[in-house]
Amino acid sequence: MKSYAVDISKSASAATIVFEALRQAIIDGELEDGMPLRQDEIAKTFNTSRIPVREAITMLEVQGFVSTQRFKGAVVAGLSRSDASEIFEFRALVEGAVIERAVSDISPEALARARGFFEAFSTSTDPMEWGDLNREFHYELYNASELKYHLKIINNSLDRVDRYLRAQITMTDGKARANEEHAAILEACEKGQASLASDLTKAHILGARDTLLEVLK
Amino acid sequence: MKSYAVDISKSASAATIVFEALRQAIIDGELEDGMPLRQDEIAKTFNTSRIPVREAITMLEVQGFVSTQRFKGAVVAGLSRSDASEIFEFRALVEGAVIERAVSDISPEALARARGFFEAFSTSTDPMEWGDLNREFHYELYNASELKYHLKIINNSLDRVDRYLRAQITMTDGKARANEEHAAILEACEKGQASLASDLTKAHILGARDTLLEVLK
DNA sequence: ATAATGCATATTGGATCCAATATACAATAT
DNA sequence: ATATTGTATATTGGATCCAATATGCATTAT
Repeated sequence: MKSYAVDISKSASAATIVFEALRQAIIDGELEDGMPLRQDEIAKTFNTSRIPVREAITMLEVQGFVSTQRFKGAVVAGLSRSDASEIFEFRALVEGAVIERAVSDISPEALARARGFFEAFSTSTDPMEWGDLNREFHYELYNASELKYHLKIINNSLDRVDRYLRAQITMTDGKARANEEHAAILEACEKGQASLASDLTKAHILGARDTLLEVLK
Repeated sequence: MKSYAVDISKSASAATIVFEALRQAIIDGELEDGMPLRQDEIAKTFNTSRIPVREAITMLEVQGFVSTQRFKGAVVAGLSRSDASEIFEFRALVEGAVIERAVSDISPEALARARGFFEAFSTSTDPMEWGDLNREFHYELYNASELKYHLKIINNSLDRVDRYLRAQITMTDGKARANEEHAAILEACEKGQASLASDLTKAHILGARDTLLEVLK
């Protein structure tokens, strides 16, 4: 394969471009809960026809980001407190299991990258960055597990609660606390203490859920 | 709402009808791994146009049942042994957690229904029924947990390995063993022994994985 | 005044049409 | 003979068009 080659069959279709843009907009909270997604309007925004828009919406629907009613269209799907709480519990379960498996296989390079995200998180002053850095920190550790299916599902559940997660970090003393907990998790990983890393990760996630529920009350 | 009423907006669209039929065909193994899904051909089969077919295929893609390449189309996505193994581990993790939570809330009626499925499974001589009865048995127990998100994900991961699960039950002495294990799980649930039910469920799933990997080798 | 009806408009679901790409195969050059 | 080019066909992606349904508003009956 030449260096300048580009595989056209792997380039993004209009549908996936629209899908990813809408998903990001929902994750970021730019599109509020219950807001209807008008196919025509979105099509004009992306300078395309309604067909790719409809495919994007069906993708969002399957992943739970929007809910649609026949002939009425799609609206951004909100998460009730109890729904969000359940997803946090799910994350604690799965992420705890994944990091336990990953610890023995995290390369020094990955640990260094994780430390980089950790430090960037701790020194960042931009609340909009926090969510991403938090996510990259954790993901860098999980990724060594090579549990592709688990990772995909973790990513999806993170997407679903991303707004709440960011809200939790931003409000209260979430960031300071997350920082301490990240330090402890990272240290456990560096020392190869798998079950400790798992327990700390679970506590980290469940703690976030608790303060979140507290704040939202 | 009148008794004869029917909510048209809740009736199924062509896309979802096609989606569910194709998904079932893939789950049942009627469509073999790698088999291409021709939009035109499917459209004719369902007496509709390609548009709903394409939406159905994008739904299948999001859930991992098919993989598509731009301009080349979709093929039924196979599962490698290691992929299947990972999904069984995932199921053990999640189903174990869910039943542990469910046990205290399983109503006597649900226990009776579960016992019904258990007995139907144990006396059934039709291998095609086994998969469904197995699933309904487990699901009846999990359902008391009211962990909607967990249940949805369990269903999806079950769908993904359904073929392998059936193969495992059918081959070797899978059915006799499943039957014994079901009896133990049911008994633990009836006695309210949550952590025992969880351990038995995990062992049930991981055991199935082990014999499956053995057979496929 | 209020509720039911009818009509106009907006929006979605699906069908058809066109463009872009893939694929198979024939023709050609070396 | 083999590799390359060109061409015809099949298939997908996207655009446009039409039908079905929803929605808002005016009209009308009581």
